[in-house]
Amino acid sequence: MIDLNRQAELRQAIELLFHAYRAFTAPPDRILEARGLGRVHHRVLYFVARSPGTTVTALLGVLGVSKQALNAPLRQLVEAGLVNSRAGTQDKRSRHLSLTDAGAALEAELSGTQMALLEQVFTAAGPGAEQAWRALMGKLCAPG
Amino acid sequence: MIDLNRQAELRQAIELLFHAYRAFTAPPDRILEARGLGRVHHRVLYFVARSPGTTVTALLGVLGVSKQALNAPLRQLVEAGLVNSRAGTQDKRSRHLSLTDAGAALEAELSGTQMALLEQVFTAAGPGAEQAWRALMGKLCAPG
DNA sequence: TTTATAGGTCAATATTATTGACTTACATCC
DNA sequence: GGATGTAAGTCAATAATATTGACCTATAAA
Repeated sequence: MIDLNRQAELRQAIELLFHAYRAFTAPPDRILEARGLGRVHHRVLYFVARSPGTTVTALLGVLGVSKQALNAPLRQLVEAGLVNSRAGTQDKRSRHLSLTDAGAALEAELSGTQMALLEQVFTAAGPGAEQAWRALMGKLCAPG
Repeated sequence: MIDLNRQAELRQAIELLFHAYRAFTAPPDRILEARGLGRVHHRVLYFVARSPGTTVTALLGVLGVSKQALNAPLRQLVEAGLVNSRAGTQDKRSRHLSLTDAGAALEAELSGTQMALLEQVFTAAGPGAEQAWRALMGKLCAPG
């Protein structure tokens, strides 16, 4: 009896997480789609923003895709003037990736919608709830 | 200055949500992959479990895919003995979907890993934190 | 100078989705 | 009862996106 109730609560929590994540990813997806960009482009923008000067090989490792799969989206981003690809000074074989101003602006827009959403929700919930939420999500990442 | 700090906190929250969601979906993905099943199969199992007797058309609406895209995965699930597809008694054109015992067992296994993870995390965090988490995730689904 | 590495490309293939056109079976309406 | 509509399923063509494998250039390092 009690267990079934708890099970129902946990199922609700599953749905909550699913829908919250969808609501969270929908705004960036819409912005990207309007530019003809997809998830791969987003991930590239994201990682290059957080690791300016990173190389193509490093990006391949982080994204876990093949060189051929990365090539097309990355070229599109460079051609669209969103990402800089400069040969290295020490090792001229490597290409160092960074965001252009336009790329940084787009990345800020994408992250910005998500930060605004979180800020709104955190503000409504109060600082204690935010702390509890962070602790819980952290445990979810590294349970045990 | 203060704003930049807050921005960094919100960026952390973005990463937290991303990684928590990945940790949350990884175990079912592994179980499904071992059976040669993908996300579509999972979603079918999920919705059929929650709406036993639902029809193909209803499922198409919920999943938001084309009839042709659903056909192959659904047929695989039926052939694998995980989903029942019975003609309706009132309207014999329609097929009513439900899980077989094996299908229900698999669905329980998939949901079970997620419920166990949530229960573990909720228990560690305490009931107050769980309540705060639920409220916050609910607001994320329907902000405003 | 040989060998290894970073990046890039071409080709073939696989998966998974799409739309459109069509068929079968059945229901419903007049 | 006959026209029309609907549920399900299928065939074909197409598109997007991924894969592996082979190969190339340029450059670095042993």
